[in-house]
Amino acid sequence: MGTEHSTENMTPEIKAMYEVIYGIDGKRNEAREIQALQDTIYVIGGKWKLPIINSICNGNKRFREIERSIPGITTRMLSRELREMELNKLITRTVSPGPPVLVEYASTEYCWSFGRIIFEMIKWGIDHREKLKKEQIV
Amino acid sequence: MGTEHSTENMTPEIKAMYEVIYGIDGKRNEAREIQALQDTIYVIGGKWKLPIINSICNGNKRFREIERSIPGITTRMLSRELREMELNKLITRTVSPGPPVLVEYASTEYCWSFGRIIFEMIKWGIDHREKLKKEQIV
DNA sequence: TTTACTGGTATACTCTGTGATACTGGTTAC
DNA sequence: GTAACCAGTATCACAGAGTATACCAGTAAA
Repeated sequence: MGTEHSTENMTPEIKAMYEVIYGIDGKRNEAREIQALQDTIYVIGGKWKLPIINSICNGNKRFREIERSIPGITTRMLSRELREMELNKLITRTVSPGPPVLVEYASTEYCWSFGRIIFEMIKWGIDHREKLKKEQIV
Repeated sequence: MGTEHSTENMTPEIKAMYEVIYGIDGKRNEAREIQALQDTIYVIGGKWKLPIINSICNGNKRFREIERSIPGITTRMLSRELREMELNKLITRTVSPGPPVLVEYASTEYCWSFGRIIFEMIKWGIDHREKLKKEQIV
């Protein structure tokens, strides 16, 4: 094993994707890829960050609104994650002094950089369910 | 909030992506999207599954080979995850009776279905590092 | 003979992400 | 007046993800 990938077992589709990163003749670097992957997992790891990002990017602004849009999340987890994501500049939190006091969350540009990852994961999830459904019929 | 998304704050690029799922005039369904996202997170959640999939899909076959390719993983975690992934048909495990006994892991077709997700995450990680580097210079 | 490789297992431990439940202070609707 | 909404906080508790370290049987090279 070296640091270069074999491309023999890659589908043409996947092969074409990696040319985006490396160029057509660019050699892939396994160590760098694994590190990038681990970086990303570190940032968006856990059960809730991506669902929350998706919810806010889709226009949900209010705490309870976001909470209701994500099945299974508790107020505690949502509160914690929102605070952390605000620190990391993923979202903004705006309080308009009432009464009644209103809090609004909004996505930053940085937050949108996860759009493609989220999209691919949604797509995988939908395909996965359809696959299971078909297998049950057969 | 309804079940339909506002598309006003989507970039044209992201908008175009979702047409892949819904068709040009198809209405998006937030609940379904969140569920799909949570399904996917459930399957590939944790620190190690995606790095392992990536390693095997890149042609690493031997236990120690995979282990060395993933910084920070322990034999115990790798062993556990490999067993689970074999049960879930993500990989195959072939023992060729020696001596010496050789074990080879290989990716299944199902395993490759995560290719796009992994690619987008690698891309995000690389972009992220470059962004940090630039900010340090400035 | 010693070292180092292979493919793991065993044991013990930490730790934190996550869950369950309750509660607060204020506002608004019935 | 009481019920329900808002935006959370406080406490307690736990499973299980993940870590650390040692160890095993077998093979092979120096």
